[in-house]
Amino acid sequence: MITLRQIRYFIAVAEELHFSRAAERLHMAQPPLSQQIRQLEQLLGVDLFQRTKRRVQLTAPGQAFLSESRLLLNQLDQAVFKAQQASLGECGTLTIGFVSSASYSILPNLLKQFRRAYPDVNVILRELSASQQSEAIDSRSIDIGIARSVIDNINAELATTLEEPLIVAVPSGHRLSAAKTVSLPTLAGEPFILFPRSLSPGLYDQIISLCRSAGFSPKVVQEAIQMQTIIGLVVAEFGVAIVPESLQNLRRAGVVYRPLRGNTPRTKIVILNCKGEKAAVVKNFLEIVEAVHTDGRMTCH
Amino acid sequence: MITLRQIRYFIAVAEELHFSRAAERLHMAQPPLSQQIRQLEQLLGVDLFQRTKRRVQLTAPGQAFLSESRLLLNQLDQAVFKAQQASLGECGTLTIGFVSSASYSILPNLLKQFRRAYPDVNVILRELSASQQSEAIDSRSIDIGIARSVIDNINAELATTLEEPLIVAVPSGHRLSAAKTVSLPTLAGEPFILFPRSLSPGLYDQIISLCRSAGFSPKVVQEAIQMQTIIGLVVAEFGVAIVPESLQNLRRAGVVYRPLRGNTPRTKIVILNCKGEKAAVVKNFLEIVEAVHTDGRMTCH
DNA sequence: TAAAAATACTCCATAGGTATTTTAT
DNA sequence: ATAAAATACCTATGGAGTATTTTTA
Repeated sequence: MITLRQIRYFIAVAEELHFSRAAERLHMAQPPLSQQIRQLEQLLGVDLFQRTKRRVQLTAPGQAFLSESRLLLNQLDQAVFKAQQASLGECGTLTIGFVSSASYSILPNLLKQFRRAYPDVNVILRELSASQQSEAIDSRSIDIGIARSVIDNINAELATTLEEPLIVAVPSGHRLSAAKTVSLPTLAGEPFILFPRSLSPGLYDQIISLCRSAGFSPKVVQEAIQMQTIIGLVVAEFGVAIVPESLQNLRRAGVVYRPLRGNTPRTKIVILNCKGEKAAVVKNFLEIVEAVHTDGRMTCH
Repeated sequence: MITLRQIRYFIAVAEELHFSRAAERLHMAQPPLSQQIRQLEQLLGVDLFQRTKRRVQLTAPGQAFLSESRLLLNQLDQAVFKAQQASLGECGTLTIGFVSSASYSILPNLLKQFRRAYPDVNVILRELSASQQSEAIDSRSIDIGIARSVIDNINAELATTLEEPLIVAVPSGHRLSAAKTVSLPTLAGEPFILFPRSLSPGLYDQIISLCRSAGFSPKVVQEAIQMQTIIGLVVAEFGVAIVPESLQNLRRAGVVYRPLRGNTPRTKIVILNCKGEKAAVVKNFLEIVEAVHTDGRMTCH
């Protein structure tokens, strides 16, 4: 069986065209070098050198083998380099699942920062509900999840990255759009548009209990699974919606956003990843999350 | 130092994702396989496998290393293949020196046959005089020479490949062009165009002695180093020329070729190559020469 | 508890060293 | 006669085997 050592020895002899000098360069004695080359020639079934007239010369097959051997060593270096780069998280693939509301808040900035730091990582994005993300973490079909509910999954590790106030989205002509802020009790009797609870239990339950504590039960007239749809329904005057503050980034004619008055409840975005995960790409992404998080706080204060 | 064995072992484990099964496939025990993989991981400074939860999985760097390792083994196969192909003379380079007159006789057919048999060999052609070819053989700057003189060179090996009669080239309007054949004595007094003796002593001396034996000494009016030029001078009515029969392939208005009458002298084309040469490309070329030679004889009869 | 990988050790194949011979100039 | 490669022989590293322990589901 051919060995890399034989290849390295061969290249040395081919470059020196002198067994003794090549042996010196390889920090070894000449006889074992001759042996290894002979062995290589036998394995190939081909004479690589012409050992005549007091000088060593490459044969035609020797020349062919030399150039291919150089490519071989390059390929080896390449293999080592790629593995090490991957272990630093400098290349490879990162699959991220996210709830639609995240794409109006933290996701764009996160992706921007991550892409800047690790341009060679291939990022795959999948819009998934919180529960789908939980399953996807279990089956390893995503590396990172971005959701709003605190998911109960023994395989997952959670980290809160963004807290933001809830605000109200009302149609432009609505009576509440006149006020600068909205108090919760004034929403009693208003038709509400919500996520289906199954898709986002965290946010759903938070809004319901919020209304309860203000002394009423919200009248849910419509459910929608995408943030765009919810806002679309508000524009169509189906009702009002309580949404994360970052939804203001989704500007649209026919809808206005108003802060809630008083002790405003906050919603959290959580990042989940597989417990005990040690892939460097994931670690690197979590570091970026952390950096953006503290950075975001700083700019808030 | 990384070894090819470690690479092969790694691929087996990466494909089986099971050390014991991989060991079985490699016809070896499991412990040394584990050791070799560990060693490889240490050399790379990278974890290739995740040995947790009762099952072995590739890490991200492991995946990167796997695909690069496959390329590495491909490259090894390629190197072996190229060397063996070269040893069969199926690829590589063949440099041929030839005298200009050869390009009207045997050379085109030789090249055609050789190209057909060995399409991957890169043929380099150099027009050289016989003496230049002799030097080029010494310095190994050509592999094959094609000349008309029997060159005295201890480093070279000679083989005659083509004998052809000499004929006379005369201007179209010339008195001799009327006859179907030309007898040598009728050329006495005619102005002659010849190669310089220095470039082609074989042919030169042959023509001179031919005239002597016919009872006259040729009156050389012009020397020219290329066959085209000689014929051009005949067209320009500078004189007549005695040339190899194959020159008839160089048809041109203003010149006619006439056979010599009687016991026609013949000129030889010799192939020369470096004595003791054992490069397969050269051997293969000489085989083609031999084949074309015997073939040519057969078609003559 | 069972299955699989890691560890501990032993052995031997072979890479590499030293001394010498052969070969070619 | 000399320089360089090949040959002969010896040593020792390290790869592979057997037996055993550790680990996890």
